[in-house]
Amino acid sequence: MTPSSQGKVDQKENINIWLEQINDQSKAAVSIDCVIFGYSGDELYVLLIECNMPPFEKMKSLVGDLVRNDEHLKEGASRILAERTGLKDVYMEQVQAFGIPDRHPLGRVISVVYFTIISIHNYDLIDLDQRKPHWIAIKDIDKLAFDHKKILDTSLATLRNKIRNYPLLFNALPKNFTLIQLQQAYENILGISFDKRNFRRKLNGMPYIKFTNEMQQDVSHRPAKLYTFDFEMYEKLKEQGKALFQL
Amino acid sequence: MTPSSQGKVDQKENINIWLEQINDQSKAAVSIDCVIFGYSGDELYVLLIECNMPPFEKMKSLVGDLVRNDEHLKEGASRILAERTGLKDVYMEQVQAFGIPDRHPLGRVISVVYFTIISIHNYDLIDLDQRKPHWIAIKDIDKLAFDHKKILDTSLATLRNKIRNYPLLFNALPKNFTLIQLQQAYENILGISFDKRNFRRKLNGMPYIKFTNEMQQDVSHRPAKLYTFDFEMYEKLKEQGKALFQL
DNA sequence: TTACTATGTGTTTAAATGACACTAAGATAC
DNA sequence: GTATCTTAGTGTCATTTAAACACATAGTAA
Repeated sequence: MTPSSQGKVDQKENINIWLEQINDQSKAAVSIDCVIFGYSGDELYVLLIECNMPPFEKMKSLVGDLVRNDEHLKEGASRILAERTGLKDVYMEQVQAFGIPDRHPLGRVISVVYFTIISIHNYDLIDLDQRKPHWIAIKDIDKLAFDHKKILDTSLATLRNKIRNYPLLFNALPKNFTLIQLQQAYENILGISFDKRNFRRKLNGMPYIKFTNEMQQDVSHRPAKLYTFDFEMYEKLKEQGKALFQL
Repeated sequence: MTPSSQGKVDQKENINIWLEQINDQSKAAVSIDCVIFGYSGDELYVLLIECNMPPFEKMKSLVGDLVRNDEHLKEGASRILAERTGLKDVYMEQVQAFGIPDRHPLGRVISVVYFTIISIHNYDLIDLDQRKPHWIAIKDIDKLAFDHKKILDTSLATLRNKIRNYPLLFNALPKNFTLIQLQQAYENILGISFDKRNFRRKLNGMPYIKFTNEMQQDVSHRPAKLYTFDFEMYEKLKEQGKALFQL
């Protein structure tokens, strides 16, 4: 019997029902899964680990673990990512919670999913718990443990949506980048192509994308200009309602 | 000790750790909160109930309850909404999960939040469990029980974002509506105003917004044309990538 | 028939977008 | 040192979209 099917109950009784429920049937394990997209300069990857739980022993899974009782979900995501892969200081955003009842073989586990995108060159993976964290190209993934393929698909849609409206992708590029690197990153991740001149016209119109006065080095052709994204300036303009990033 | 701090463990041991954890410290109560926005024709409301849990006895809260062990989150949202308010057949979408550790006085409760917007005239509220469900104007809310004010604010941002990109708001209008009703709904909810002629030009350009051949009745002035939103046509065009709803 | 009230309509200007092809700068090979 | 190779970088025109703006219209009520 649930509190909501009780009819009129006095307050103390109601709380007792709550307490009983919280201690009993309505408790669920809560896990966090991190969908860490990695960009290499020409392809989109996602960070996976080996799954060691039947019946998924030979499959790969997202980076996840149970959340602790006393931690914020976002902090849990950071902790779990660090414990399993050595990645630190990675800013993640929540995608959503996934909770179909049979998604986990050991019982009900509700998963709260966080995602981000980083450059695979800026971070070293450390196998802290023998789960072999590694980057796998998105295009090579067709099955994952649990419902992680569905989680990945949803997160990828979220990623694609976000990078068109927020300057998220700059975290996945070198600090100084060329406009062609930037264009290709968008093209590779969105799966569409942009007109070079129109793309550059739009980006050059954004004051927070700044030429660094430096040029590409060690290339056997005309070196490209290096630009950088001024996050501070962007945030300031955005507060004033004067910066709308759109691609 | 968590699985991730174990170092090399064999598979069976690993699973035992998981089982132990799932049965012990890492279980949390999971609740669902429904943010049901209601539009009256001139103002935005949200559906609240009386909170009967200390220390929030005299405050109002969102419509929520604990999720059951065997139900999908979305189905749980529908069940809880129906049990507490009598509302049925209300399509909701997930906002996100909220999980700061001290958000609930009885211990850790992670809340998965769903939202929608409906017309307050299309539904009758039934007080099935003495929690007095009722509509409160958004502008009159400054405090709510638990962290529900924060949840409401986040959900309102999600609502405002969604209605500009998806035809969600038509669910909150009469089946047949005038363009002025539609424009005012957008203005009231977004808090901005649109130019009447530009707004109508844009809406008239959407083939799935159809004139019904009917006119407003019983008004003491020139009657307005009644339009309807053809969801079927919209979905069909959208599949073909040929319908982008944007306001 | 006059007044009242909310509905409905078009044009002009500016800004953003889309399409499109050649020159420029440096490295390398001869 | 000249020619060749490779990728970087640039401008214009046509089209579409957005913004600004004021008066005639259809019905009701006096």
